[in-house]
Amino acid sequence: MKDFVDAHVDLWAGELDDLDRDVEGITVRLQVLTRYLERRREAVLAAYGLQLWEFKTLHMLRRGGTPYRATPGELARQLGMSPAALTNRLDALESRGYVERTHDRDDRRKVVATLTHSGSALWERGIDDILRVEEELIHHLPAADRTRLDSLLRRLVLVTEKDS
Amino acid sequence: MKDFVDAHVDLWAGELDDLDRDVEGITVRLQVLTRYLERRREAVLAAYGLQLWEFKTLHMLRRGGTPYRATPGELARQLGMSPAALTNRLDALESRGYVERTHDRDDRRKVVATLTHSGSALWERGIDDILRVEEELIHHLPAADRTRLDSLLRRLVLVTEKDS
DNA sequence: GTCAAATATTTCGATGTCGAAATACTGTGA
DNA sequence: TCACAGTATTTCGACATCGAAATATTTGAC
Repeated sequence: MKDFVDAHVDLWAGELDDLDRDVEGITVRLQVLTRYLERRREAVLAAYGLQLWEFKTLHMLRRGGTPYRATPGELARQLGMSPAALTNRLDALESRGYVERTHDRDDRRKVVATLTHSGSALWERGIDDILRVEEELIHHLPAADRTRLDSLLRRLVLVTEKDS
Repeated sequence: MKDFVDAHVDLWAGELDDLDRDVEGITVRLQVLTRYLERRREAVLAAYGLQLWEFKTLHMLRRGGTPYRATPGELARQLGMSPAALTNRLDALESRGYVERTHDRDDRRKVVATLTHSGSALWERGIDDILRVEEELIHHLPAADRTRLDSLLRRLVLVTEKDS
C-alpha cells in the first residue's frame, strides 16, 4: 500500500539520481506526521478557546508536579524559545487568569510564574483530549509494532543527543 | 540504552496514570527528530545566506523538472501556507534575483514564478548538503532497519490521509 | 453583450517570534 | 563600600505568517 509520500519520492527520484528512497521517505514522513499531530492538537484545543502555544506554556508549568511554577528563563529553555517570547506568552496567560507572576524573594531579578486553579483545570481538560488524539493515531499500529517503532526512533534520537 | 525522551516519559508517567508510554514516546520522538532535522537544514543553508523558507520555495519551484515555474496559488497549496505569504516570499526571492514573475498570457489573473539560473544553481548546492545531512542521521540505522522504520511510518501516514 | 459570480493575487492590520539593547538586581574583588 | 561583571527579565524594532478585504480578470447565464 502506497501513501502520497511514495509519489513524492518517485517524483524526486527522477530528478536526483543519488536519492536514497528510504532516507527521503523517513525524513518526509517524520515531518508529515509531526505536522498532522500539530493540526489535530490545535483542533481539539480550539474547543477550549486555547492556542497551541498557550497550552504548551501551561503544560510546561504543570510539568513535574506541584507547585506548578517556573521562571520565564526556565520555561524559555524547556520550550526552545527566546526569553522575550515568554514575556509575551506570560502577559497573555496572566491577563486571562491562567497564570500569576510574582517576584522571587531571595533573588528579585527572577520572576516566578505560577499556574492558577483556572489554568490548571484548563490544562487538565486539554491534556485528556490531546492524549486521546495521539492514541487514536498511534493505536492504528498493533502494540508490538508500536514498541518496535518507538525503539527505532529512540536509536535516532540518541544520535542527535551527541552533537547537541 | 535510554535517551532524554525516556526521562520525559518517566516524568509524565508519574503525573498521568493513564499514559501510554509507547504512544507518548513515539509522538515526542517524531517531534524531536523533525525539529532536529529542521535545525540542521537551517545550519547548512546559512552557509549560502539562505533562510529555510527561501530554500523551500526554490525547492517547490524546482520540483517536477523543467521549466521550473508555478503560480503563487499552487506554491501556497504545496507549501501549506496562505497565498498572502507567497506574495512576500516571491517579493524577497525576486529582489535577490532567484525568481522572476511574469503574467500568464492566457489568464492574466495568474502570475507565474520562474526559477532563474541563479536560483536554480543555489538550489543545486543547497539540496546536496541537505540530502547529506539527512543521510548522515538516518544511516546510523542499518539498511534493513531503515526500511522497517519507513514502512511503519508509512502505515501511520496512510491513516492521516483518510481524514484530510 | 452585459453583469454577476467565481477565481487569482495583493494589500492591510494583527499576531507571535527573534536578537539586541535596556533595565534591574546580585555577587565579587580590591 | 564601591565599582563592575554577570544574570534575569522586559522593551524595542524587524520579520514571516495569517485572515479578511481590495483589486483585477475570467466565466457563465440570460
